[in-house]
Amino acid sequence: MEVEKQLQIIKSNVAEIISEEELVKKLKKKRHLRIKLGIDPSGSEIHLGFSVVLRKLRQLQDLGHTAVIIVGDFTGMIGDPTGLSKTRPKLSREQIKKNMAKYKEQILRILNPEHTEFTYNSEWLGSLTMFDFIELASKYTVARILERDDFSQRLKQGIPVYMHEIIYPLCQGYDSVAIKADIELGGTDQKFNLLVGRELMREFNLEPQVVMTLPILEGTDGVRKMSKSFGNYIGITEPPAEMFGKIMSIPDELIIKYFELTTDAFPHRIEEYRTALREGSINPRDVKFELAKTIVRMYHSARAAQKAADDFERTFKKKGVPKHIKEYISKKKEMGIVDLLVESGLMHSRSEAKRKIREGAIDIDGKSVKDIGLKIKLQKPIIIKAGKHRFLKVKSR
RNA sequence: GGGCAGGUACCCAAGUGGUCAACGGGGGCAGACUGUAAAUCUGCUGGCGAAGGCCUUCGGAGGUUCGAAUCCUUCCCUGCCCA
Repeated sequence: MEVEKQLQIIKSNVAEIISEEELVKKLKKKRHLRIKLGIDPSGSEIHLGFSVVLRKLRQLQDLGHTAVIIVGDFTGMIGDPTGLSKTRPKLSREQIKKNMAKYKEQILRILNPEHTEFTYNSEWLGSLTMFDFIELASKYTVARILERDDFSQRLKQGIPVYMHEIIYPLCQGYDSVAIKADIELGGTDQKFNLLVGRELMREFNLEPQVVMTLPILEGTDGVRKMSKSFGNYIGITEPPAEMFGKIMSIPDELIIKYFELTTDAFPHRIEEYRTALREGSINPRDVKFELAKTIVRMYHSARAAQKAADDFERTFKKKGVPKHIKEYISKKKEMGIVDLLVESGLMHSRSEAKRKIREGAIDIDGKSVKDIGLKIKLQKPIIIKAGKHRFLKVKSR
């Protein structure tokens, strides 16, 4: 494909490219570029926020380039301080190993396995000697590391910054040297780390990588970056109903951004939505509904998407009961409502169960439960609704 | 190594002998409302108990006291200043 055309595709939805001229130069060489993406093995679930970067990587693969995934097993033991106001917990080797197995499978749902290399950065970082390391450390100054917002802010606020955290950007940068990256991808919050890689490559007499940053996707709270630790994420392997509901809970203002960054919807379609929303000629709910269907279809199937949509309609619009709900089989034929709520796992403690009953949050077969002493007979299955969207079918055996 | 300031529930943070299961905010959950699990308003947010009430919790361990998150001793941890 012509360089111009490639560039146009590459640039779509990208936040920043440093630098475009260098990128063009690399593209003109007509070889398979090595696109680096570092992943942090602290989690085992990939969410839509991370899919933004992965999808861009996939796009590059489709243009003939090679994805080099660097599993930060070594740096994972340090914990990336980016965006954190405190030190991140370090990971054990076993944990990392376990996480990675699941991770890889999920990544390959988005990436093309044939053009994906997986490497672990312990391969080179683990064998550096103290001597090598000091050599590496001598290539960057303390002041430059401390320029970073996270660090300077923490220092200002008197929050601890540990030695190993300062070293993190260097390690990540060295990864680029080790694999001779042509391009490195990351979220805009990774810009600093990515630039360190550029600089280190130059120090090691390599052609510096092009840095390409992608917008950060806000999570379901609509404010903070989508992240597992904030609990505002939508995982790509979540069950259809769960996924659908979570997408419906994002604030209206994010609908278009989600469409652009996380879906394969056609650009002209997204433009139509954007215009309609701005003019108020369409109910945002309906656009969000489409968004939810699109995403569920991408990660599950068209059928699953339709089913999730139907269930959502039934549950929330018509306040009914979804078709497919979890079942719990009780050993007893009769028991108090409080015990049942705890035993079935709907509530964490008896106190909580009682609270929720008093709040009117518990329905049985559509009738609100008001009495905490209520005895439940399980001759036939009953349906418990806890709050707005948790349903459980209970029967005894 | 020395001096000073700190460590409170999921997070931030008030509380300096009893009225403290601990103000307030965030988050979470729930109710109302709605266009959706958006927005907004209201309530709840340690455990056990039907309830009176009881039990566990304020960095750890001891101690003083009728009684401690609050006082004392000691240990651990963090920040700042000095070396």
